[in-house]
Order: sequence, then C-alpha cells, then structure tokens
Amino acid sequence: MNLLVTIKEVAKLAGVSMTTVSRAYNPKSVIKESTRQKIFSIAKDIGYAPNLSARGLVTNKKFVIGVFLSSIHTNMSTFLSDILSNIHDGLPDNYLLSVEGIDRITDFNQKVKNRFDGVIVVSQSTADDTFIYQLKDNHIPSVVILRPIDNDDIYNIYSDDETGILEEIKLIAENGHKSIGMIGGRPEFVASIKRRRAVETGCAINALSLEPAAIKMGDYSPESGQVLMEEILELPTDQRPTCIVCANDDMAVGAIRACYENNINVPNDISIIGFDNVDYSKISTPALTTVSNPIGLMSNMAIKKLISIINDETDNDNPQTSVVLQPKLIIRESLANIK
Amino acid sequence: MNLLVTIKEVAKLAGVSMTTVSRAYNPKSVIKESTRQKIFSIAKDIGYAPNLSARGLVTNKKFVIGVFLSSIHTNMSTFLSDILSNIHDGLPDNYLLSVEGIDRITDFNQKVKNRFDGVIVVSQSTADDTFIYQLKDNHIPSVVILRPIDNDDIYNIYSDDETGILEEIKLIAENGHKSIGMIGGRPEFVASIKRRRAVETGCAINALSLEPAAIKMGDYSPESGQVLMEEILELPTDQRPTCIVCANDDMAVGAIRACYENNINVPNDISIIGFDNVDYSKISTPALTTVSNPIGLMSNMAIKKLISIINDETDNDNPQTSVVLQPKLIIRESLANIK
DNA sequence: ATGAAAGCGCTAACAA
DNA sequence: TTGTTAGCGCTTTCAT
Repeated sequence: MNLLVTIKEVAKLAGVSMTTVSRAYNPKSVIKESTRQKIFSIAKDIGYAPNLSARGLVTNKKFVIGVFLSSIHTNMSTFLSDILSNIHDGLPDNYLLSVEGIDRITDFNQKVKNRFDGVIVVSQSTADDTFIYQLKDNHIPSVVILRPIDNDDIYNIYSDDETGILEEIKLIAENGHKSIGMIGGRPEFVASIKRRRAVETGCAINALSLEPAAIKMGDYSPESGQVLMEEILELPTDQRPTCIVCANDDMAVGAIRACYENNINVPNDISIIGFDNVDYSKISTPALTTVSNPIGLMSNMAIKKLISIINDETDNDNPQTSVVLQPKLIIRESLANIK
Repeated sequence: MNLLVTIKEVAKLAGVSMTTVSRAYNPKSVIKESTRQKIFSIAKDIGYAPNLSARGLVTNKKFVIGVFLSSIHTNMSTFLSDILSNIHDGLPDNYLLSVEGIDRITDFNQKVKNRFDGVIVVSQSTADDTFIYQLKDNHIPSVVILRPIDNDDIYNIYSDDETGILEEIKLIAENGHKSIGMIGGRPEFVASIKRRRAVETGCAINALSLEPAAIKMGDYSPESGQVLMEEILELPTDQRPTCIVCANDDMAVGAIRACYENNINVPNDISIIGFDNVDYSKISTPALTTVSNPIGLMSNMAIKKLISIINDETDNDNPQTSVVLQPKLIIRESLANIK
C-alpha cells in the first residue's frame, strides 16, 4: 500500500482535474453525483486520504477539538470517561478530540495556538482563568463548563451547586438532625468555597448547628475523606455531629471507610452524605445519599454548542452565553432518620 | 492580537530571512544563539506560533499521538484517567494526545490515516484486530497494550493475568476454602476467556471445586456483578461456595453490594475477591483482596516506546517486540480464613 | 552562519 | 458541471 497517494493521482485515474476531486470531498460543492461516486471508488482502491495538513494550510481548519481539564491525574473517579464519552457523542466524524491538562501547558503558543478549531474547558479552579482569557484573546471558539465564569463574552455551562446543597441541608434537618459537620474540598477551587458557604447558609435557614470542631477541608480524594473522618470520630461524643456533609462522593466513601474501620455503622451511628452522584455511589455500602452533578450532560451540551459556533450557526433565537443546570437530590441509604 | 502572524513578518522584523527563522525553531540546525534568541523574543512580542499545517505539509509530521481504546463509555472506573495521565507523563511538550474509541471508527482513511505520528492501542477485544492490522498496513508506528497480540511485528505490552489468577486461587485454598464460584467477564474479551481458564486450572492444581451452578458471566459493570451475585445467593446453602472470584473489581464491588442488601456479611459469611486493583478497591467496605493490573505502568511504557520508534531510536540492545508484566497479589479484607 | 528559490498537497477564485 | 492557475506558510536543497 502506497504511503503518499495524492489528489493528483486520483484525478489522473478518474480522468478529471484535481479541483473536481477536491470538490468530491466537499459536501456543499456542486458536482455530478456519478463523478463523485467514481472518484470515491478510485480513491478507495488506491487508498487515498486527503492530506489534512495541505487542506488546513488553505482553509485554516484543523479538524481537532481540544478538551482542557484543570488537571489530569489518577484518582479522578469516573469523571473523565463520563466527559469524554459524552463529548464524542456530539463530535462530527472527521474531528479528532485532544485531551490535555491546563496545569501542564508551558507554552500557549506552541501547545494551543493554531491547533484547534474549538476548545472545551472543564474548569474547576480560578487558576484556569489565564488560560481561558488567552483562548478568548486568540479568538479560539470556546465553551467553559463545570464552573461559572464571570464574563458575558464566554459561553458557559455549569450546575447550580448552591441550590443542591441547600436542599441537602433541608433534607438533613427534616430527618431530625440538629448538629452537622462537614468535609470540604480544596480551598483553591471555587466550588469548594461556594459549597461551604451554601452549607453555612443552609444551616442558618434550617436552624441546624454546624459544629466548628467538625469542619475539615480535604482535597477531594477518598484518602483525605478517610483521614479527616478519623479526626472527626476522635471528637468527644457530645461534640460529634450526627451527620457529616462531604463536598464530593469520593471523600464520602473515604469517610464511610473510616467509620467501618472504627466499627461505627453508617447510617445507624452516624449519617454521611456526598455530592456529585458518581457512578459507584449507588453501589457503595451503604449507597450514598447525594446530589447529582450533571457533568455528562454539560459535556454533551458543550460540544453541540461548540460545533454550532464553529459552523457559524449563530443562534439569534438563543443568544444567551450561559446555561445554568439544576441539580437533583438523590436519596439513598447513608442518611438516617433520627426523629 | 493578530490572527495570522507568519514566519515572514518575524523575518522582516528580525532583519533575517525566512529560512533563518525556520532554523531557529529547529533544535538541530546550525544557527548563532544570539540570532535565535532575538527571533524568539520578536516572535513572542508579535504572538507568532509556527503553522503546523504548513510545517506538516513539508515534513509529513503531525505532532499528534492517538490513543485508541476498544470503546469509550461511561462506567469505566478510573481506568481512563490512569491511562491518560501516564501517557501524558511521557509525551513530548509539542505533541497533542487524541483519544478515540475503536468501535466508533467508521472510516479508517478519514479518521486515522495521515493524522497521527503514532498510535497507542489499549485493546480489550479481538474485535480490535482489524484496526490494529490497518495501522500496520499503513506503516503507522503503534504499540498495543493490555492484551497479547499474536504477531511478532507489533510492539506489545501486557500483563500476565493467568499467573495472577493462579496465585489468587492458591491463596483461597490456603485460607481453607473448598468450593468457589466465579463471576466472569464478557465472553468476547480475550481476557475473560483466559481468566476463566486460569480459574479452572487453579482449582485443579489446588484441589478446589468450582461449583458449576455458581459460574456466571457478566459485562464487567458493577451492576452485572450485583445481579449475578443475587443469583448465586439464591442457591441452596449446600451448593453455595464460600468464596466468589470476580473477573474485575467493579463486579466484585457490585457483588458485595448484593450481599449487603441480603444481610450477608463479607467476608464472614462469604468471601469475594476481585481483579485489577482499581483505586477505590482499597477504600471499599470491606477493602478488596485483589490482583494488581498495572495499566498505568503499561501506558507509560507504551508512550516511551512509541516516541522512541518515531524518533527512530531503534534500540538494537533491546529488539524484543513484546513485554510481559507480572501481576501482584494485593491482600486486604474481603477474603476470610475459614480454616 | 545565512539566504534564494522551489515545492509540499490542497482549495478558491475565475473562466469556460 | 468542470478546468486553470495562483498561492496558503513552511522546510529544504543549494548557494554563498
């Protein structure tokens, strides 16, 4: 099989000009259908595939979409496959999907500029803002998901975490709890700050007390949830809350693990609730009461929006640049009714 | 910021020719260091980034590595982030990493040909073979990991599952078990077949009986583990084995969940062991006794090998095309000693 | 150590 | 509906 089959050879064999072959590959150009079929048939025979470098040089298109996450590391839960499979579902066939961590970009010009037709930023941290504004400055079509960006020019899809937490706290109060603790997330993540504030607000509204000695900040990993829960369990029993609110499911599972090792039954001895509704929260023991975080849906909406931006289908019907999704309470087993 | 800064403008501003600017960006070309620095400085000022389409047209390089998985779907455990973070660790700065599922490729010529400098195939199924041979036919540098390929021309890294299983079975026997059951994986995956056979062999060696009524085949999802375990629990008690071997950790966790719902304690009432040693197997309750499947390590070895192939650093010291990794027994809590 | 010119494979006017 | 021609931005001879 030849390594360098060009448009020229196809043209010669088909008895047409290069332009005609080129047109055969462009869906919206005028060409007799029989000619197109003939060209495709020959192309297939000799193994011709358009050279995208040459095409890109002329059209300035790359047929590559970039997905940039704040960071790619092990221990990401099922996060990544959820995002990628949902993006692929909306990705046109001829596009490639490149995946990269923002924290690894050393040279924007080399790594990003001139390489993507569009970019989806899955952002968890304000540290990503520099990158996001570079995208904007370079006029690279972008959609930012997962956290709100305070800029009307940037298309943005995120979930209304506060409402979710507020509902969670209300549910806890309704189940007769009076005092709660919390295991929060990384302080550098916007979501952590907002979730913590929402917990405080929720406690105020529902006349719950948030035990200061049982407020811990983790790093979203199961291990940190476990370690921090150990600390909470060491509290004198009169200070120990009857329910611990965790900033994500991973830490909640770690917290359950800590209880298990200390022979403390969840939820009979203490209740634990999570956030995110990751896949395995429903098969953990006990199954987690949590709040959905529709990251798959956001990813799918993001790629659809991005493609429409790239194809310049500016929707004047729907000019809004931000979409806020509503979270949903998922009630399972880890919260006890102690009334 | 200008959208189309070319080599020409940099050349003009630096008072040199286009060729010299081009040389500045090629590490192994002869150029005075001061000129190079001057060019870089100007390039940075006016926001120049080489146009990779133009470069690729000449050099036939794409600066894109492709990662192809058998399939990308939700519920993949932490598999994907483990693979990607390890590949990124070995990826040169100027390369993009494209991620795709083999099961979504409709047109090899369009999606693959002429688009990658090299490809890593993370293969779980013989269904991928067509794709793998297309890579070979098109002379695209490739490394296949996760499952053995029976072809000496294809660079291949995988783990010796059988040995792992055999050790697992031996451990079960040493802990006093006499009869076991199994929850296997998808029959279309090579690994499933081999793991099942290894279980049978292990039973023969260690004088264990594999209860026919307690052999079930699942699809590697936690849900299938749960459903299948329910079936096993419905068996009359004299037929119910004292230990269930699961083909992966996800199904093992599902099986534990089934026990929990039926008030059966793991491992006191029944033992369950897994395979893969995924991240959360150590914080599940009980923590899983399992076998490591060094997929992160394989990914890292694969990218290093691939880059060396691309850079034509043919290592005559080490001409082997296959590497077999040894698995490790991870002993935790889910297997009881019933002696 | 640097420059001039040819050409990579393709698309986009313009012409027929 | 199809063909001719110019040129996209870069690297690579071959000079100097």
